[in-house]
Amino acid sequence: MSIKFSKSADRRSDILNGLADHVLAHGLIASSLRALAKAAGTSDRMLLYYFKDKSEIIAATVEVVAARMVLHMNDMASPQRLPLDALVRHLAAVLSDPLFRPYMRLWLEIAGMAARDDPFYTQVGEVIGRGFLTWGAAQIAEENEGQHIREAAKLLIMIEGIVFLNSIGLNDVVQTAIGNPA
Amino acid sequence: MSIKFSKSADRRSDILNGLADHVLAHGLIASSLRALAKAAGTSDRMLLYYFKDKSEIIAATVEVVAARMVLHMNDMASPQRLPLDALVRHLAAVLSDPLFRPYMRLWLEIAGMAARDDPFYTQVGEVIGRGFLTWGAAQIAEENEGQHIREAAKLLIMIEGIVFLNSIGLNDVVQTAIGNPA
DNA sequence: ACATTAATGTAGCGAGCGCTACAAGATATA
DNA sequence: TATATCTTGTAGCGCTCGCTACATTAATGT
Repeated sequence: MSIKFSKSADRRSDILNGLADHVLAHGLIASSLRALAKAAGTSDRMLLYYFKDKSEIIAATVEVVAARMVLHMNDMASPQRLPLDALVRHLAAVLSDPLFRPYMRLWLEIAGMAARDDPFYTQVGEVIGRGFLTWGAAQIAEENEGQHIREAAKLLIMIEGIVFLNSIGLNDVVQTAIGNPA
Repeated sequence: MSIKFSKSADRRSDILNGLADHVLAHGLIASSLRALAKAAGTSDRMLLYYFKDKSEIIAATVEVVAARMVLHMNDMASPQRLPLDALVRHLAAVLSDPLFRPYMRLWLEIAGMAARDDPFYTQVGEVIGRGFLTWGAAQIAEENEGQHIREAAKLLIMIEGIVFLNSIGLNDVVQTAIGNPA
């Protein structure tokens, strides 16, 4: 008569996966407790049973999303280190892949909330951003150490700029900038 | 008849200036009708008397903000055209000026809303972004035309990337990338 | 078997949201 | 002065929000 549910820790992580799906698909602004609960197949009441309050729900969900993205990024790392220009082109192509679009949209949404001085999102943004920086640095072919650090920083700037422009519909500008040299 | 019309037009533009102040200071998310009305020294009731609905209020306000920023940008244009690298450094410094921070925060907030497929903010973002592109192109010293277009696009990418990183607290990364060469 | 705790449903509170109905003062026009 | 129109205040509607109180059922330990 009763459906057999997983144990509570499993249940919680099942819920979190549903929350991550929803947030990736619909964004934070569409993530009321009631909407999240429905996406996770539970009730708002139960979300607040498993989590202290909404900010804890969002924090845990963003963590899950970030973990997923790390997996995807490792999947798509180029087999060998590339010079900066080639790497930018490679990453620009990858980030416009449908698989990554939801992450990029969420990423921009987080940055937007960090932009007004929301301390929570500022910190989330900084942690993820520095993760990108480290990951990117490992992809760049450059011997000189000082120059290597500088190029990693430039890479991050350009990647974030590309994400930004794509989100406001200026994909053509991105192509103009990084398309194959004439 | 035209007299009373222009009086109410003045009142409307007074209100719009107050709205622009508020939106720049506190962002769109803190801009409920009641909060906006208070900032403009009127009531929510009157806002909906002068404007059809909230989206019209926001559209008109963003227009005012954009017009103000154009003025500031013209003030701060460098006296002569610069090569790309120098221009990026110049603009990065200018955009972190306290005068421009509110614009950049709002700009990122708009991009964040465009990132989920909000058609209104996507269009606002595209118009403003292309304005930036044109403005930036006029600042770049580069003879070859094809190269000039490409450099303008690169400039826009880097500027938006810098705005992005600044907003999530990665100012140091920006400095690493564009600081004076060692 | 019984007691305890864990898990979940139901219902709703208080606040804020965009927006509107209604009436009344202010002003212009006849 | 009388009337019509422009402008504004008061009040509140219907909704969603995060969150909670209370009750009940399911599982577990003794």
